[in-house]
Amino acid sequence: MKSNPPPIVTVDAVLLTIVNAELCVALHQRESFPFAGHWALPGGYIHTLEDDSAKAAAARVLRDKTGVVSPYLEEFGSFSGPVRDPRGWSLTMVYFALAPVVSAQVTLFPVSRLPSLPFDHGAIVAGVMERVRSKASYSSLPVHLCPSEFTISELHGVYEVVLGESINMANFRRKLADLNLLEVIPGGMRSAGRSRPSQLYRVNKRFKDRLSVRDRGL
Amino acid sequence: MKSNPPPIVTVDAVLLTIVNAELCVALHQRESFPFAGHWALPGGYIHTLEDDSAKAAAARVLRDKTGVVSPYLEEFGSFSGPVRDPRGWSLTMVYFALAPVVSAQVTLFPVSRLPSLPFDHGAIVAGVMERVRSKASYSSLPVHLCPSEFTISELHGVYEVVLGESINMANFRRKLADLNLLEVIPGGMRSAGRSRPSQLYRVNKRFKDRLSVRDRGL
DNA sequence: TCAATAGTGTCTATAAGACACTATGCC
DNA sequence: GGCATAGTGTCTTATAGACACTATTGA
Repeated sequence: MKSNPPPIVTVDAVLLTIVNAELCVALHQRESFPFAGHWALPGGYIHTLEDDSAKAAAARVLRDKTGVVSPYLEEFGSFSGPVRDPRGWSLTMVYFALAPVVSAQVTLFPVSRLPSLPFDHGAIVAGVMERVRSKASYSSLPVHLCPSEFTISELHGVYEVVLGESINMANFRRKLADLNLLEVIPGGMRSAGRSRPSQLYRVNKRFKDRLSVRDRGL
Repeated sequence: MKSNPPPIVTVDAVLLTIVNAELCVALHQRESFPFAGHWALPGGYIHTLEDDSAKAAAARVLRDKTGVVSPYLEEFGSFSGPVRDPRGWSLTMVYFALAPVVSAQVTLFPVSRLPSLPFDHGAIVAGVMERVRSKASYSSLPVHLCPSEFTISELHGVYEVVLGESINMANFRRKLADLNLLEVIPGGMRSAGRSRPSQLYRVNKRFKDRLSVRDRGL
């Protein structure tokens, strides 16, 4: 009986952010075989001498290839099989990240107009999008796309972009209030244009950490 | 710079079934290092010459070590790190399986009274239980714990065991009816004891396949 | 006929959505 | 003042839960 060659194991990261009212994903130009020169998800091998976990490996890859440090990072799932990578049987652990504006060294593409991607990265992005949209409809996940201080209207806009549909503002505010997710920044107001300035908020410290799957959320 | 040794990659399966109104998990007595002789989750290496995916590897392991073929199988997530396995930096992909009664070659332990498990298998089982209970509260996942023909009362009992709380039967029936999940087996009735016999049902063919995360479910 | 479980009808509490309204700052 | 956006109050509708009820069989 032939012995099984070990699988190739990698991590890939889908970093999402909002630019001009569009969800965008960070892509990286591959430097080496296979698909050198092609735009692809930032990814790489696990460094067993440095990384404490696959998730830590994804965070490192994201930091090294995009300059983004410690965004919200969540495991999406695995993609594996004999043919997805020309090098052989491979398994990649996919993580998705949400961040507000992103460092200048990142190249962002709107998810609705992505170039064709190597490996199964197209399917990976599609899967992550479905997951993020799904979670947005019942959790407070999208707050991670906002900077540390933001207005309700901005958060409202983020939800609308992620969900791709308009949300009634009155109901949005009510649910948000029920959640106890946000806290007022005392005296923090943002004036935009010639209209009424709006209150600035930040995420409640208690919630900052435990924004998890289980939260009822918005 | 030292080169990174590759991670050890395995799959593990958490097979759940119900025995005597208790959720039970299948354990397997390890044959080799590490923890030879200990009860642990059935698991093993990916066979890159045979397996089409990590999930297929989990299905194969389950078949070989417990005799259970093609149960409901879903990816749970990864567990990884430098210390969870004495052999070195390791990553395991965990899958959970739901099945009705199980082949005789399986040893089942009630989840509430598990022996102490090697590696991080205790945490893995705990995580899977949380996920299964959570999904049971909003999806039709638990139908996979029923045999192909079952009564509403039996399904009701399964939900109660999984959720660990009593469920109002009238509301349960109503939600089930709204779902359109089940279909009557014409003429199929089950008489138990001296009381009114109950109608047998099976899962609607259209639903059989696409019982997925996204179903509103019960 | 009665014990026991199957199955139904209906009221109530809560949450989601629609929508009309008021408030306030800047030009 | 009046335009534009911030923010509120309240009615309607869908859904979840509670609970009392009827139905049908075997002993």
